[in-house]
Amino acid sequence: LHLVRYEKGHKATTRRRIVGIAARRFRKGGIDAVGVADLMAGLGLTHGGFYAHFRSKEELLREALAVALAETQAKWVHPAKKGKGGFEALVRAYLDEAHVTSPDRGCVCAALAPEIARRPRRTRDVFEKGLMKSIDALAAQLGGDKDPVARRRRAFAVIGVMMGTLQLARAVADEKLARQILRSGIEAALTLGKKRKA
Amino acid sequence: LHLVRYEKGHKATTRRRIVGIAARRFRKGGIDAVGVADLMAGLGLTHGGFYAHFRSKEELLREALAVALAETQAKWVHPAKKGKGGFEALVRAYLDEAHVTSPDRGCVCAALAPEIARRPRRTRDVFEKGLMKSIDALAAQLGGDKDPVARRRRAFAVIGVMMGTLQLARAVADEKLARQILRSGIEAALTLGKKRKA
DNA sequence: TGTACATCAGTGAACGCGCGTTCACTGATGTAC
DNA sequence: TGTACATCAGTGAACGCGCGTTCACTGATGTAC
Repeated sequence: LHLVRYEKGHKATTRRRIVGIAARRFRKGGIDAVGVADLMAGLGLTHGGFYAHFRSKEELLREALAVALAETQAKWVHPAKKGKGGFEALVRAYLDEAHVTSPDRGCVCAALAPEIARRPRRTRDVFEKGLMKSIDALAAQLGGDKDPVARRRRAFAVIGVMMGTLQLARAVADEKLARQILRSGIEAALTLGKKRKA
Repeated sequence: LHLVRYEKGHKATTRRRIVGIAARRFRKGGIDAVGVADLMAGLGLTHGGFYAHFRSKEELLREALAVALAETQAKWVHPAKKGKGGFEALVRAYLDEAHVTSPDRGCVCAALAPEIARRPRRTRDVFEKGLMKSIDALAAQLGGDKDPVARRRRAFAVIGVMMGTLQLARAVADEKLARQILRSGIEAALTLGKKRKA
């Protein structure tokens, strides 16, 4: 009994496209830099239709965060190398120069963590949920102890160094220095990932 | 031959007060959240006078970053405990719950790094200069090797974990989880600070 | 001693602009009869 | 087969608002004579 002016699922597809482009642009320019009108124009649409898909920009942000975090999780569940070398491959991919210059496709923590910290509780809830899944994916790649609690603790430390290091490499003006910072971060992340005890 | 309507140095004092309040507000709400008019009103002044002190908001940002970084540097040159326990005291002070809830008085890297990364080159130059001073202050507190290059490398790793960890603790919605994250970060920072080799 | 003038930190109206959000609408389609 | 109507994704003008920046000004003071 429903009508279908566009093919079935068209609206849902548009919605997904909006979330997709938002997930990239938020990471690229920061949350405030992304305007609803600009975003819709990026898909060849006009801004008015936005509110047929989302109650507010904040709701879009929540969905974009969830999508971006799921991407990271997927990368960590399936790193470039399977098995034993997986963790090291993961670290090297994260602290790579390409990740410095392409935040829009990269880790949302490194791109937006301080901005997320200033968002309303509901948004931080969504972030937390996605983060925990990524943490568990990362913990699964860690060597050392079997204890899942200890693993998770180390996973937090690893993501901490990685995101902090990546942010410094991005913020600094000198590219040579940025590369040195990345190297320090790789060394540290591997130390923390492989270590059995503090 | 100069006139002095206000006492000598009055304008310089006003300028310093503007930089001071800006250094706190930028860290508290993010760079975009700080409006020139609001800022001046916070000092009992009106927005028009702002441009007698600074060419632009960006110039103010540069000065505010320099001031905030100098504060951090000072804390690290003189940690709560002198000598051997200095580094551990520094780490515990950084990854403290008070630092989670009071970003305006805290580390500018943890509060603003991703936003700084999107600023024009000149601003990132200022950040880099201040960061290097803080790094050297931190490196001076590290145990382990004598080689200053190796120390600096480890100092980058330590600031990386500390700022990344603090950001996660701030971004997460659950306070209990935030405390766990802080603990992971302390353990990791101490490991990296004390270790001699990766 | 008194008046005219110069200085200058700070004032506040005004500029153009983009923001998030609302809402009456358009126009292509499918259904009813 | 043709006409009237319902649906609904997307349109675009309009809303109030705050932004960074400019600029003619105010008013308290010191200097000149």
